[in-house]
Amino acid sequence: MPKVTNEYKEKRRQQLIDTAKKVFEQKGYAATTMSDIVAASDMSRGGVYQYFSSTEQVFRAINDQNDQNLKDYFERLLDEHKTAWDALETYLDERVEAMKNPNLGFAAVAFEYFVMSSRETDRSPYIQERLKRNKAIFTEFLQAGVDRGEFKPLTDLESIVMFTINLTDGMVLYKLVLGFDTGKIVGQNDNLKIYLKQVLQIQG
Amino acid sequence: MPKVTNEYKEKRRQQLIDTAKKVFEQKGYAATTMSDIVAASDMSRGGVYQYFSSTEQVFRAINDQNDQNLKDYFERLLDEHKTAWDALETYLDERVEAMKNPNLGFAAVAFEYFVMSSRETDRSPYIQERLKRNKAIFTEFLQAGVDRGEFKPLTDLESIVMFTINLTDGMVLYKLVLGFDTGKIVGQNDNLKIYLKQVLQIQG
DNA sequence: TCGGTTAACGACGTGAGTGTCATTTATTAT
DNA sequence: ATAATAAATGACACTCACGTCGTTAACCGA
Repeated sequence: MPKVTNEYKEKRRQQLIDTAKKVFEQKGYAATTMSDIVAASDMSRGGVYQYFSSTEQVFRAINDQNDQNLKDYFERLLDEHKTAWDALETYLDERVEAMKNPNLGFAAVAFEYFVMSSRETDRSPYIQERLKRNKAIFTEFLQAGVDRGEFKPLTDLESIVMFTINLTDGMVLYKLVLGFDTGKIVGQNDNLKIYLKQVLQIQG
Repeated sequence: MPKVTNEYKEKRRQQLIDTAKKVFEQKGYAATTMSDIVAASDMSRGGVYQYFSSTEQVFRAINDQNDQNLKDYFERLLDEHKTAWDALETYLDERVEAMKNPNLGFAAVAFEYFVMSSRETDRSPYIQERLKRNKAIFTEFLQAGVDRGEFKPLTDLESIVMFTINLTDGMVLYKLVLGFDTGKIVGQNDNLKIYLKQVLQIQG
């Protein structure tokens, strides 16, 4: 005889996730405490702890939701464009466009978590798992271009993928630290295109 | 009438810096406490606090020393090589070589600080100042190649510099999280060369 | 309407790290 | 030697965030 329905609990959990996401985005990962999340929520300390018992747990819940969205996004991109290169270029440009938003978004938070947790042995499996998944998503994307005969990569795809993720993640950081203009987000994006065109042997 | 000479104090300070550097490298920036540094040093809490009163202060002292070394290193590189491209390639390869060392070095710590502090308004000036300085050092390096007629950059130098620093910093992170092999350090380095050759229009 | 269940509450004990300060100890100048 | 100075000590009080748990009250089924 549950006091409330499962739907109710699920909804409450999702509300907490949404609230916490805002807090994380505003304060960053390390600076966010459970007390912050409690304060931002419409629940008490004990109430929140019934759903999540650490900031890390909350973070992972948010992050995993986001990753699911990324996969869908990439699949849609390929469907909606004539060439794989067009899709790729759109992805890069939309990324830059999103970065114009003064709100930094969760990418910066995820990046911070990534850096901060790199030495914690117990978090390492999660980080590696997640990176592997994201790598797979992006590799699939590029592989589609190779299969179509559009991309003729100069090196192994894996290195190209890592290079690109590395750089795009870094751009988030530069936006965070220096801002859009000083961080040379547009310039770096142009350079990324130069690199990708070269390494994938795109004409034009 | 000082109790000890200035040299003595300077030496003691340097000892603390050296000790703290090891602690930082082992534990990372965020995880290091003043108590850790005190424990690793041969001094008491109060003694250490006479020299540094926060981990951030210690960090900056270490970091500023390292930056000075970087400048000297770049100048030497240019002197010791026939072409600017040779010097650049040597820089990249030596970086990779250094990363083979299981000890991660202070670069990873600096990177962590960089990420963590990006939202703290009061640290922002220091971060920006430091990045500006490092940018200037690397820009000078590339500019030498341009002046010699070796490099014919496809975009503005600043974006190329940012792109490169972004990527090389990121490689440190990947080494940290995934290790040398899984992090595809060599592969990423090869791709960086492909990019640089293209964007600087190097033949061969 | 009522009893059983359990979500939600919030005060509290705990632990880790901080910065200070009265005291001790070592060094230098006379 | 001795006084004056200040470097070094380490115990202490303080803060902050954490996780718990006895209690309250809302909801559901009968």
